[in-house]
Amino acid sequence: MNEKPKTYDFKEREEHWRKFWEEKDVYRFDEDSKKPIYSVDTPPPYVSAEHLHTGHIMSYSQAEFIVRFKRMQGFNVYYPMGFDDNGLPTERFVEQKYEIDKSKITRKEFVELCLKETKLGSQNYRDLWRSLGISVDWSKTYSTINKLSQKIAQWSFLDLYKKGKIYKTKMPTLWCVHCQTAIAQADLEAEERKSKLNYIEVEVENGEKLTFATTRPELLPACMGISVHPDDKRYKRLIGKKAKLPLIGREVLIFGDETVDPKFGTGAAYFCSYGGAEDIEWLHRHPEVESFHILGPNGRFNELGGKYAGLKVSEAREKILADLKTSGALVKQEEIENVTYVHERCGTDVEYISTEQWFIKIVEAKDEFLKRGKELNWFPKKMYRIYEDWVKSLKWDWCISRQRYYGVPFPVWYCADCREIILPDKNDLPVDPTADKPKKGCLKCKSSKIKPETDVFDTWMTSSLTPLIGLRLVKEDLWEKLYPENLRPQAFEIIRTWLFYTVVKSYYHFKGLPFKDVMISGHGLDEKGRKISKRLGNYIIPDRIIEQFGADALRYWATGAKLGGNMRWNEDEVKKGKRTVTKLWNAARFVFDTVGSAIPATVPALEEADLWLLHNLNKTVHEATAYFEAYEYSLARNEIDDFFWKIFTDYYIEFVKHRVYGEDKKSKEVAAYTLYNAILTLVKLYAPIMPFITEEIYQEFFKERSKTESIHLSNWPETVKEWHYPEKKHREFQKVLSVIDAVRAYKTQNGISLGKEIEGFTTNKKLTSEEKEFIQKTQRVKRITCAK
RNA sequence: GGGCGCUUAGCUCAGUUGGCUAGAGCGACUGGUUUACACCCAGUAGGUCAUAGGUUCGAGUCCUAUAGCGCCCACCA
Repeated sequence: MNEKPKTYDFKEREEHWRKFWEEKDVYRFDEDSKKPIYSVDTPPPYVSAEHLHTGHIMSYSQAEFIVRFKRMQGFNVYYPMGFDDNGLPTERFVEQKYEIDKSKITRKEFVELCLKETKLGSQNYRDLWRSLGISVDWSKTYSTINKLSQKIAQWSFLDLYKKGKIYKTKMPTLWCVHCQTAIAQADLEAEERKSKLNYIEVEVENGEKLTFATTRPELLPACMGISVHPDDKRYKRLIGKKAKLPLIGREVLIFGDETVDPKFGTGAAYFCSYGGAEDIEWLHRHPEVESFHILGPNGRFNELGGKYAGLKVSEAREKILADLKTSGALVKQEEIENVTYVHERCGTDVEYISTEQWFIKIVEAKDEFLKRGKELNWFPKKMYRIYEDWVKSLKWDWCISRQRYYGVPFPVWYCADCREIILPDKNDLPVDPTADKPKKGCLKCKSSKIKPETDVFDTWMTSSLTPLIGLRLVKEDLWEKLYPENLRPQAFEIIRTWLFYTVVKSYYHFKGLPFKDVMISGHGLDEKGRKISKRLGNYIIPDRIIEQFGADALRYWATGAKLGGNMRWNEDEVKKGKRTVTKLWNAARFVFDTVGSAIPATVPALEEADLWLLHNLNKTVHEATAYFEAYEYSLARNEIDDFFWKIFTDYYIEFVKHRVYGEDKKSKEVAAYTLYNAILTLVKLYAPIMPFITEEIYQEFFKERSKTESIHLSNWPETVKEWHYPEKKHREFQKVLSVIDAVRAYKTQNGISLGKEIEGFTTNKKLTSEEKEFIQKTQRVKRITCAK
């Protein structure tokens, strides 16, 4: 036997096992295996270096507990890793980091910076996942900007275009004036704000005055008309008449419109191009109104804004309100709470600007998406509600074009002469239309004058294809087996984006589901229960924690919240994890130092205490397995902890010490059998949660008797028939335990060390002579007496 | 405005189909060098399970209202 180290140096040992797993390729997906496959659609994290915090640790660990469990259950686990690096999040990150002035940098230079940051960022993640012990197959990685992802995203575009699910049109769309791009409904965030409701008076052609109320007075120059409810007695007679706008002087018509709520404000509303969705709808209902737009893509009023041209929205608001006040048209202002939509990436107020964009039809198929969503297995179940609410509230088709640089380009050219759309052959993908030329010119007019589409895809256009991208990393005959995938783990905030869009794609491309089970994790919160955010600066740096307590300890913390629940940061829980690591190590060492060479190969005749222990072990295995199956890793951990701390170490190890150090060879052998199996099973049960210490113990003590290279490739424990202990006997043993507790309490309360032998102890429980003997030996009491 | 969730010991949280004399860890206090472990062990104190009703032989657990907190959703300009 080689000499065993006295203490477990987690820093040195964890690094040792990281290297070991890499060298032995323990987590490699075996493409030739006959075992059943378990595939995971791993969330590709956004690459931006400052972002890593304990929230990420929590959600990735939680998914990984399940993955490791499945691997030990005998599945051929496919667990790739992606990095989401294209799109706005990265652009914003780069802009901020380098304080970029977009007018002073070329598109090419900018993209190069993005690529550089992307590389740095993904390396950061990689390092963190590695130190955490995330068991992905690192030979199966992708990034959402790489060639493969571009190819699949562009293929998706072509396929959906062919199927009539994609269209291009000019219409008012959600627009971010800061990022200067169109965005999608899913990119919106609602913000409740206090603002002012402004009452503005106009002059009607018959000489009457009419007052309407608005929160967006700055759009006055773009007012297209005023509406009142057609049955509103106060205003009925004004319908069809003209009103003169203050400051502007232009005349607009007064309409009857049932959507106007007579109870809000004055019961009269003005409609502009565009203050919001209701304005757009209003204009749809009134095609006779010739609309024009005063807001440019940069968020400033254009020349149609008259004297307000060149002003930003907020500046114009102030100016116009001041002018209205001076002119007397602003008759009243009142405080109001309303909801404003901002772009979730930058917090800028969203505007509606009429531009030409590409869309995927999603509104028309809401019912289908609801049905598909219901077919998924949601863990926890209630998360389906978020999906359902979202799909039901869909109002706009998915705008997939972004007027940005760093993204997957549209595989589209236009004929400069006849404006026909020219698409590449799918075998030529990926293409960059700004650099590549279509093989043939325009098929319609034969012109060879070509203009490229310069927009790039919304980042979700690519991310929604991760199940497809993932399977392309393995050989082709496995593709069918990997789709749909078994598991999609993800956070709840991106149900409306990542999850929903993936379902959309899968349905439109294949009429199927992209995965079977969905595992939704909650938020990581700071120790005060607040969301972790840049603004609060309340990040906990995972590297520091791993350095200080070890990866196992940090992972242990991640078991603390039930699936889907938010979890506070709590360093005490990490410490508890570390204590568990130490305790496991010591318990294992005890077993092997004392009985390591005395373990019988077959099941011996078990004594009462052994049966009691093994029976409890059976129960623990049974329950922990069921919990893991149900994605309830936290309840599984509770079960395992209880068994380990309370039953195994606090009682059983104390029970067998006299046997282990005693002369009775037979009895020692039976104890050895029990201890060996208990430790081996425990270590396996803990393996998904704490892969390092369990590997250490496995390699140190069990490797010789086992053929598998790593504990993580060994079999998940099962219950053992021979360990069954009738419930009645189990109850009798509880009686013995209660006497033991009484002895312990007696000693403690009298300041006597538990190790010191006492002369006698009297109990009112009835005990057999074997039971008495057991208590006497294990608790160091010379004589137990039963009171009448 | 609609929906969902939470409210259990000083703190962080378990409590699965109603049976608990309500649990754990941390913290507090007391005692202890048990031939694994002081990163430990034993013990003590501490809760009318947010509030008010109801169903039931029995409710932390089910129902109804109320309050506080959190989240998701929502075009009332």
